[in-house]
Amino acid sequence: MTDFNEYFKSAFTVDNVIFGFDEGDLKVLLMKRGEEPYKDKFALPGYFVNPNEDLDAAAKRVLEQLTGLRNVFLEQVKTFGTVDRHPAGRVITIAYFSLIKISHFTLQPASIAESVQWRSISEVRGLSFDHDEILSACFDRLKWLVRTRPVGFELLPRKFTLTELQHLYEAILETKLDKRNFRKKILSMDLLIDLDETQEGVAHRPARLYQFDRNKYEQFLSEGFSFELKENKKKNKKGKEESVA
Amino acid sequence: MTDFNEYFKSAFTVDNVIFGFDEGDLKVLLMKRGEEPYKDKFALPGYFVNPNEDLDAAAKRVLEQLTGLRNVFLEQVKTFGTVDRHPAGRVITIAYFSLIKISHFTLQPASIAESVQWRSISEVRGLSFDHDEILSACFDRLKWLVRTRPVGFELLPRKFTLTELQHLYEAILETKLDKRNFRKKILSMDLLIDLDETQEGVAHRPARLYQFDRNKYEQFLSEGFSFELKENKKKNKKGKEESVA
DNA sequence: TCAAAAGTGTTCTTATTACACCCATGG
DNA sequence: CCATGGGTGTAATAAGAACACTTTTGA
Repeated sequence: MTDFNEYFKSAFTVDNVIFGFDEGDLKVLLMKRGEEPYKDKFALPGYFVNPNEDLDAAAKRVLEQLTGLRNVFLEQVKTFGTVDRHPAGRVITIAYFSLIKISHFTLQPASIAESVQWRSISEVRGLSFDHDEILSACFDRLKWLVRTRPVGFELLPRKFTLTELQHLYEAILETKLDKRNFRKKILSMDLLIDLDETQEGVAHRPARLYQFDRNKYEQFLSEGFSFELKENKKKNKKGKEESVA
Repeated sequence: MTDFNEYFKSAFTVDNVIFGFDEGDLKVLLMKRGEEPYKDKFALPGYFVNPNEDLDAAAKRVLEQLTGLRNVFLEQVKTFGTVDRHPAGRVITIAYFSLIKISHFTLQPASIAESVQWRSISEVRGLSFDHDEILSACFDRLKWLVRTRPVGFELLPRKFTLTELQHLYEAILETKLDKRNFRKKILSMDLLIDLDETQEGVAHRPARLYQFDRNKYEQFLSEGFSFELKENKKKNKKGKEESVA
């Protein structure tokens, strides 16, 4: 009979890609490591899962300890477990990503403020461990999710303008969108509440403010509605070579 | 300083949802457990990941030991890790799914043939551990994947008819499709090789045989082509109540 | 009065849907 | 000659893409 004890010598961690949106830019929260391995290099926030803790709970804990936020969008993405990914032994990590409103965010323990940074996703590279790969997997997932479910709103303040929403989509999808078509599409879904308010203190015509109507979305969902923004399709080629007489 | 040793007392397994397609029906390969816990109940094939083994390698190993097949479509889906999911201790499992051509499959060790079964996905329930939940997550992923990438062919013999392909999609998506529209769409992608052969020994007009053109697909991919079958959209409702004067 | 971003419709093109009959084969 | 599934096209509708000017505000 196999000695199962040999298998009970591993550990697992959760790593959390925390996305935020600010100044028209998609950002990720990173921590500078205080200890070896990878001391003084940046890494995704993460920690060991406690022996009596569910995976999702561990991811929530990591997020809350760092940001003070609860009830935040959080989803498991993928598990990374190559044999040599961690110098301390066999450690696999379950990657999560979360979406937070950067405006709601204040660093919790002032002591670590120094070592925590928002960084534009386009500038991040050279992270510790296999975190570049993890970030990339989570970003891919976000790209897919944002076209499939109305999660973009998690990254915006409660009240936002259509232009802000469009910029958010452009940042995530890394593409430009047509203003009129974007508005038409979003408004036709009938998921936004027009607050009948406008921006204040801007040096141009102030924009109307909207709010995501979560109740209506839940109701539409239950009626079989599916949120969908098309992928910008590059032309599917079409030329057929008939090879048979 | 934390005692990290406390964390190195866990184990992980891989579980593999192996899909096959036969007689117009989507099937899953299950094993009857020979030992406690859950003795004599059915479970997904899976096993502990060895200390020096990558996760993907473990999933491949489990698949190959059972089916003798290599170079098979295999993808990680999700990790399940509630604290009490395994009676032997803290064991999280990384779920994979694979797609195999059932016609290529012969059970490897005859000794275990008794305990291995293909079961229609619609009939499977009451699996060991949290395997019902795992199966359901993998099936959802397959539904998504089959509309997004040309993976259906992994489940069919090399040569197949368009009707077989349609039945496969219908089984996976759990819906009926229109014959003419389905054919038009599939053929317009120009990813099938018309073999200019027909079925033999059928008691009706024999159908043409086709083969998936993997090379062309790779080429199209690199040109930005994206495989896509639409979800059957239930009507998005549209009625707007204007709440503002 | 200028700069800056907000806001707004129409036309064209492409993709999706709905739908019914004749054909080829084996028994 | 009959039963069985194979194979085919068109018209209507819906969704997406392209595109430019006027409006409102603060400075």
